[in-house]
Amino acid sequence: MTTMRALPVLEQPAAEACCAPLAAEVLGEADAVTLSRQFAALADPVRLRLVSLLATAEGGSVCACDLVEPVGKSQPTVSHHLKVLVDAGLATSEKRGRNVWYAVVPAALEMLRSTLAL
Amino acid sequence: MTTMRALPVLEQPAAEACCAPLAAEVLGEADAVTLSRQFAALADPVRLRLVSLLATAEGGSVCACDLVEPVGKSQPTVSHHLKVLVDAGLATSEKRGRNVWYAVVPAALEMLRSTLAL
DNA sequence: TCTGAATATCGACAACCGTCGATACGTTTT
DNA sequence: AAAACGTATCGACGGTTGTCGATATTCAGA
Repeated sequence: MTTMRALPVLEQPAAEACCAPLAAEVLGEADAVTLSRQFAALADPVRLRLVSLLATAEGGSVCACDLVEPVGKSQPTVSHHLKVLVDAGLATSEKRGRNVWYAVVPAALEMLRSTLAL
Repeated sequence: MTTMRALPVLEQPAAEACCAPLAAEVLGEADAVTLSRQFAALADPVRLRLVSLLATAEGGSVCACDLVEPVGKSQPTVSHHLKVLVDAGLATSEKRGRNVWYAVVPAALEMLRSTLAL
């Protein structure tokens, strides 16, 4: 019997549509907080490299075990950064066997991208 | 006697071209640091609103005196955030009379935007 | 030259963040 | 059942960041 997984997948706190381009109208207080959280997730060299590793991966997803060495940090640290990315809605995680596979959320990056439009 | 100031204007550290899209190739260590600094400048609600205020301004630039009230923080705090934006290369400052006018650097935002391309 | 206004800097404080080693948890393999 | 593996969590430490009040600095106008 294959282990039924009808996971609620742990709330999807982010990935909301958020806001218009910064140049379109003055950003409201609430939207500013939401947006800043997403940018904060990208405001670290390790996380940027992780996103890049995920984004360039064949098949779109990468085992966490293949992320520790290229990033050059300890396993707990990498795990921490991956969690930050997932919490920010920029990445997703899926458990396969005893590994966890991570992938970027293209829509989230695209959304961030749109806010920087002039 | 007026105290001579022939300041070197404090280096212009940022605004460099930096890097290819995150999805194009794996981001190098050095580029990751550079990029993360720019995103860090956007990783604060107050600074995002400042950028938005600058970007939506008629004429493209705004007097610092007109930024304090809309942002709802103290004058020193706003001054601090503006400095962060300038240091990151996302904004410029120009002194006119006894005021200082700030403006966004479109090329910098556009560059950041390009790194998020899929 | 003095006064007032606009901006930046300083010093301090609390909160947050990145990092690691140790450890706990869950899964596969033997 | 036990051992081994992959991942997440915990606790701690040092460094950074946002914020403010007080103060310094620069300039315009009287």
